[in-house]
Amino acid sequence: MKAPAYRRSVPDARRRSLIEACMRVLAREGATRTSVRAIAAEAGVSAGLVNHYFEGVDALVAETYAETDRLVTDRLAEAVAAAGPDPRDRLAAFVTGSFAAPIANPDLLATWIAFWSLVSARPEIAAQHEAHYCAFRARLEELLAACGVPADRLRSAAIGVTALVDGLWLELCLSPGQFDPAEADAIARRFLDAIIASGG
Amino acid sequence: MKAPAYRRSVPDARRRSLIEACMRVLAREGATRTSVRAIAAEAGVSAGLVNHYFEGVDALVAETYAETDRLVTDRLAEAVAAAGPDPRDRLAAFVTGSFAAPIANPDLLATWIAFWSLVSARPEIAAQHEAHYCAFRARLEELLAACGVPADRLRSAAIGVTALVDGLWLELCLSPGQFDPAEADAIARRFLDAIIASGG
DNA sequence: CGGTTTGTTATACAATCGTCCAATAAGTCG
DNA sequence: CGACTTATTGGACGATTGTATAACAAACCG
Repeated sequence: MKAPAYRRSVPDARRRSLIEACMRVLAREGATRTSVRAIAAEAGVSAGLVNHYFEGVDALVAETYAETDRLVTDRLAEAVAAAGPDPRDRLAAFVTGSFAAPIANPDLLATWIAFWSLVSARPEIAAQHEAHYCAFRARLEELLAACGVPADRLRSAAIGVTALVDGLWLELCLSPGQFDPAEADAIARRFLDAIIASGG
Repeated sequence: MKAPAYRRSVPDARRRSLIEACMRVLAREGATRTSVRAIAAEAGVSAGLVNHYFEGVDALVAETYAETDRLVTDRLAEAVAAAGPDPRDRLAAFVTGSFAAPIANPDLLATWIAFWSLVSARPEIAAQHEAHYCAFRARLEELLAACGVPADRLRSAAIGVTALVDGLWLELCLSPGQFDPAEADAIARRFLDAIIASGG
């Protein structure tokens, strides 16, 4: 057996600590200055250990992206759940959550940039990105459908909302001074109103 | 005198050839594998020459971004000019042009990624990005104003359209298989219709 | 306890990084 | 032509990169 149940807990904790160290280094140093050694130092272990737990630095970045994505997904799900039963409230909570801390955070941008820079070269990472994109869009389609957007417009509506949210989020991270989360939220909500009004 | 007029033409050609080589390397190799040596080899010159014409590799990347931005801006201006006098046609041409080749091109994404990864660390590059963003938004505000969008809604409308176009463009580059430029165009146009209808 | 697997470190490695410098080629001007 | 500025090269520099490996420590099982 490679990993008995009673044993797996420790290595998994190590893996997680390395992923979290990777997040911190990406946030603090940026994508270009993030290296195996910097991550290992941040985690308080030797550099060789990274290659013992991951197939390489790219795999660690990919898993860090996946973990960050999981964090964002959970956070948005909580926001939707806390919004109550009204479909419009739930949809609004989803986009509002995308612009609030800790999701719209310049520190997180470095993780996305590090990941994006691997997409063109690595097919498996491109696949991972597509899976993330499709999942995000699917959740949005659910929320939109509950608001009465007809099925034949669901796809394009979800693509549009995703793009708008991503674009606002990106600019919020790149130039925090241009507009604030509240303004981004107001813009996105007006877009949602237009979609639902024209669709219903 | 440092650079007489009759002399400047040759070095400027060299500068441009290095910038174009930087574009090609970024497109072919990606942001992570782009180095001074790779760029110099692509341009057919020695590596040392890059530091003779630019203050460093970051400066070269910044100028490559500026050049690419100029290219995109010109292309969109041409598209708007070719659209004729009708304000709605001009606005539509602007967004349609953003999704057509050669602007929506995975090859160009590497240039943006390389540039974005410098934004957080280098204040002067953050300033360059803000200038680019403001210029894009200002052009959009002009086109929207001509379509009758009232002045007090101009800012948020332009921010929204910019975000939507950027988000669609980004996804078009990252996952070309998810939707095509025509679909992106249709989504963006419906957004424009909603803005103009509600605003006028 | 002894044998085996696993966690972990330290180090070595070859490659590549950006930058700098001395030397040479080429062009320009008095 | 001679003085001078610029263009360009090739090589060296130290730092850093990702990864592989050998050794040591620790945990586990029979």
